Amino acid sequence: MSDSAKATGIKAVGIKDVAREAGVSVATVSRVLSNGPVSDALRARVEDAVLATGYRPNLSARRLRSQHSQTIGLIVSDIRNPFFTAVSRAVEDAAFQAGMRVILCNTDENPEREAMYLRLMQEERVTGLIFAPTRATLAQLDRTDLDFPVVLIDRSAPAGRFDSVVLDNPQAAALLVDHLHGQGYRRIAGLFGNTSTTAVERHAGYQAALAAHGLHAEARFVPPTAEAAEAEIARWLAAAQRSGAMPDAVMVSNSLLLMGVVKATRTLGLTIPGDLAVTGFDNEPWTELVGPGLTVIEQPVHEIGRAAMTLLFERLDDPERATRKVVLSGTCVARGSTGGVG
Amino acid sequence: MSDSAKATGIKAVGIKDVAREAGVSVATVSRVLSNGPVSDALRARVEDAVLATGYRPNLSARRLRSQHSQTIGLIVSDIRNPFFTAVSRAVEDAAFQAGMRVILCNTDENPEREAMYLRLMQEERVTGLIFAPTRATLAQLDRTDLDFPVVLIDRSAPAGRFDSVVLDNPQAAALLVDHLHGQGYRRIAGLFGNTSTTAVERHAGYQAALAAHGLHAEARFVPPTAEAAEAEIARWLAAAQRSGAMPDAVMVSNSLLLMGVVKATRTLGLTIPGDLAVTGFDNEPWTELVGPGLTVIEQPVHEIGRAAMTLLFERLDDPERATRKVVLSGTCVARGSTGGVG
DNA sequence: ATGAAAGCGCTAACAG
DNA sequence: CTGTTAGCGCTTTCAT
Repeated sequence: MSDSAKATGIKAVGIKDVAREAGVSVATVSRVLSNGPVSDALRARVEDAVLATGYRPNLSARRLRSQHSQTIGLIVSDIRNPFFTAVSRAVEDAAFQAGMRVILCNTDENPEREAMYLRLMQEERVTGLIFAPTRATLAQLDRTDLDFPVVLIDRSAPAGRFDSVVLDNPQAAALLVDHLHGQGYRRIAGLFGNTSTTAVERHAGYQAALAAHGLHAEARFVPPTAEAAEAEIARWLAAAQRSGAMPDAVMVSNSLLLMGVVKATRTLGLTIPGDLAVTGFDNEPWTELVGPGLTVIEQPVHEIGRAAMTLLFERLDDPERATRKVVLSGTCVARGSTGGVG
Repeated sequence: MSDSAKATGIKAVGIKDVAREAGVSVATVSRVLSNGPVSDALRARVEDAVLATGYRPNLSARRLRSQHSQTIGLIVSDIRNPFFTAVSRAVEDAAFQAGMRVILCNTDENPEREAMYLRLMQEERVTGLIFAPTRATLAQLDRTDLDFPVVLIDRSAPAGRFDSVVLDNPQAAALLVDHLHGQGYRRIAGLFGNTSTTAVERHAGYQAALAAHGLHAEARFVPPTAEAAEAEIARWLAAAQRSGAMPDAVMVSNSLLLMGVVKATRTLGLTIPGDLAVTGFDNEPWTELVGPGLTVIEQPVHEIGRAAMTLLFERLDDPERATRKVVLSGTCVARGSTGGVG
């Protein structure tokens, strides 16, 4: 049927063709398609006609007419970041389950791309947006007005205009510091990314926890790449070794940096945790396999995605309700990389 | 403006409002929007009106009227699989660059979900589809007729009905076997996934290469999860140890299985490569950090994504041209996990 | 170069 | 329960 259609250039079948085939009105066909009130007899005839004609509804037409896109936007920095990979999977599962589609966009933390994708979201008339913005865009967002609700993830809102879901970063960082302290470590260095609010918060938690233990904080900030972390930590440790002020542990603010640090220990010939305890964020599968296993904070990635979707649906349900900020806790997965001093 | 619109419930601005504001016809506005032939004077007036009204085109309406969706579908098994993560990023970059949007779907290798998403693709009237199907769906695909071109990735086409881009899997597997052989290994076990054509091809290459070296192949097939691989390899090695027929190396058909194997060696207390050399596919960042570094095949992931998009565009350009199969080569990244016997 | 008018395929009143 | 009809917002002839 559609084979011959293709060959002969006959136009695609529409609801009209189905109606003719079934001997009913287009309205009846539409009702069958949307499970409206139709007698069993007609319903059966229509369903047969749908099969016979190979009819497929045209979603563009449906969206135009019904005025809702059944589409949610998801804007992240880079889908290759395992955190966003997992979140996006959760978002997509929840969306498809609710009969919605997802438009995924990667910004590379570039404000121009963020602006462009924000525009796209408007043109798509998305039902809602889940967004991990840069600090710059976050500020602008407050002055922009969008025609759809936005849920912020990973990055926290400045004011309270948007719903958001974030990890309790200070608490998570403190968890790591406390764990290290409990294992007997006292000279705890910190390495943090220099672009995100996330790193800022983790640094704050790190500092506070160290202070609580009466310990001295020694933190550095680097661009969020494994290479930068590797170079910085190598330089740092070499200098520390010479001055006899080696840290006995280092905590790192994300998994990219963590990889860099592990690489550096190899290059320098340091053993983990003998020469240096190592710990960081994100319980990716491979962290279990590296060295004696890496102690890390596990983020509830799937919950974060789900929570964002829930927040979005609740907001759609009641546009007037107060803004919410869902703060999820991380857990410390202790492994050999912080095995203890001595 | 749209703030008050929201508050007062005034409808969103459309092309008509812009036309009125600019004192021109809707056709002229449309032409300005699509860079059609319009006098500079009117063009300027329209552009001002667009800014003044805060107009955003409605893509659903545009798509309905113009009969092309500017949308490409991407159906993969799981975006969390690093291979697909990387490919999807490449596809999305190429798509957005061409002014197209991407619908990403995860099937979990479930034929029912594949069928459902294939249906969705039709309803979205996608311009084209990039698809990594299961064997089951691949077979069906030949009998289905779609209204859009399909480019297969990762999984190879049976007949020649679809364009496709794949890794040269037999060659890559042979590369690994040859490397192991060169390092002095002679009892080379193989562990393969049992769902994809990919694993079948890699198994074929493995077998052929072993035969060429006059060696005996001993392969097993497991569900594509780290857990299955871990359990199977543990059982296998335990039995082999008892019977005194331990392999001295094992090659694995994907990175998920590879993780399982590494875990098993830890549980069993085997050293890599002393007790067992280990090698597999996909040069993920962490493979460098595990044990003495894992020898792996590196796939040109970004090229695969780009090539798929190129194939798709060329097909759209000329629907009649002969089907193409782009076969990309992997490279062997040698590391300590295949350090050599003795 | 510009405008008037005819739909794209569908849903949603409104009648009956 | 069923059919008729009027658009959703836009692009695209076809005139001018």
